[in-house]
Amino acid sequence: MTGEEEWLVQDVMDSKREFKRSQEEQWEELHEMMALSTAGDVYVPELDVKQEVKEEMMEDRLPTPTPQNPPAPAPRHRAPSRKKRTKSLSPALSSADLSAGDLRRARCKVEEQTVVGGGEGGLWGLAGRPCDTCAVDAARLYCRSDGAYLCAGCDARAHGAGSRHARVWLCEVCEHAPAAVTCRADAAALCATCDADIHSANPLASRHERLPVTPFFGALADPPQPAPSPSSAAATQEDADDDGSNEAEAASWLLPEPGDSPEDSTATFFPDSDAYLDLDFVRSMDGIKAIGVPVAPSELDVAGGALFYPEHSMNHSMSTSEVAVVPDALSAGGAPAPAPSVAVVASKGKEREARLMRYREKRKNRRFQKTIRYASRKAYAETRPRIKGRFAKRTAEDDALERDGPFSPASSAHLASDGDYGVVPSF
DNA sequence: AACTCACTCTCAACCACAGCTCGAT
DNA sequence: TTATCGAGCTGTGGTTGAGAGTGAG
Repeated sequence: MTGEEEWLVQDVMDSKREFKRSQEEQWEELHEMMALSTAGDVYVPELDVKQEVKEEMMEDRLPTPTPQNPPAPAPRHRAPSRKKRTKSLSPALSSADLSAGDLRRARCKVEEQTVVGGGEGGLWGLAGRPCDTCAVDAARLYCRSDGAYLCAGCDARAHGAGSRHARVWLCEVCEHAPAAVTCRADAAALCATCDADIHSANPLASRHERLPVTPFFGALADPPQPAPSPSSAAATQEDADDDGSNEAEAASWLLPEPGDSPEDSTATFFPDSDAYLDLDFVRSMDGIKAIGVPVAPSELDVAGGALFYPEHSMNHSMSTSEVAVVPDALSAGGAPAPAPSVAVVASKGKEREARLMRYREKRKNRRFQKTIRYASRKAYAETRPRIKGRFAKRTAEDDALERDGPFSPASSAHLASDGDYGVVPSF
């Protein structure tokens, strides 16, 4: 095997592990999405279609995490005997399966999670910056000329159609800083800090194409939209006569197309296999129209106890920035609120907000590389004797073999005594 | 169209044990 | 309050084989 072949084999193996891990993580994320959906924070139309599946998963999902009822990790599934594998949607989780140790570890993890909210990311999930003028509504944009954060209403009063003040939208993730770049893949305008945080989270995210945000003038413009990249623009232009092999178009699918059929969206919740599962996940979330986030009172229609955005619906980006809120361009221009599936449910308390924040943090910090938490255990596992891949008891001969090497007298005697066994090199 | 068969692909389960956590003393 | 002990549990990787998937007949 040449060096190049070895490299290719290694690359395939790495990709396989990474893919497997990403699938596991996406199940976790799906569980959390389901939890948020049930809580009313996220509306997932596909889950209505797959009601049976949803119910099954909701039976399995973790209890609502609270300090008194922490989220317990999935117990190791140990069948009493080797059971035939079935394509289960998720490992069954129930409190009955949780050992005392599981609960102990869960407590530790809760404590870890409480630490995560600090630093720059601590802004995530918090209410947006208040308008500098009225101090009532949440600021939606930043006027560079005035150096002020303004809500839509105050901006409309301060900046008419002929205004020459350059304004930019606030970062859609932290809602505290002016957007510096727009990411096409995330369909979001991000401040420098969030951009750095999000797009350094994993190699896939780092490939997202970002462009400097362009300020707008005059009357209130449409909410931020991902700037069309030159490559994607070319792809769009060639769509009519292209057979789909265009590289630019291939790159452009990083952003889910809004016209994806519901069938596609549903299917992506249960993909058989896709090396770009993360993007499938993005696509699957295309139908999610809104989440509950702290919003300005003036934008809320509190009739009926539910809170709705009267003028504009909210799309949301689900790539690396997870549940970022992106105003829907289609409805921002004064068009009536679109799909009846749009549902915005306000957060009902700090507990839910905390869950949202944990979810966001988890997505933000996720890594697709296999992480070895205990290098010492890995070292032991690699040196441990095996029989058909399974760990075997370490014998005195094994110790001698490891201590003295394969050509020591002890190991030679051991090999000689095991006449039935040959030495099979492993690679 | 429905079924069978052969083949390939996928991945949960299995194993031992160092080291970690936590309650009891 | 601190230290020690022991029980219980986790995490680690290569291999296996049942079941899923697929294509041909």
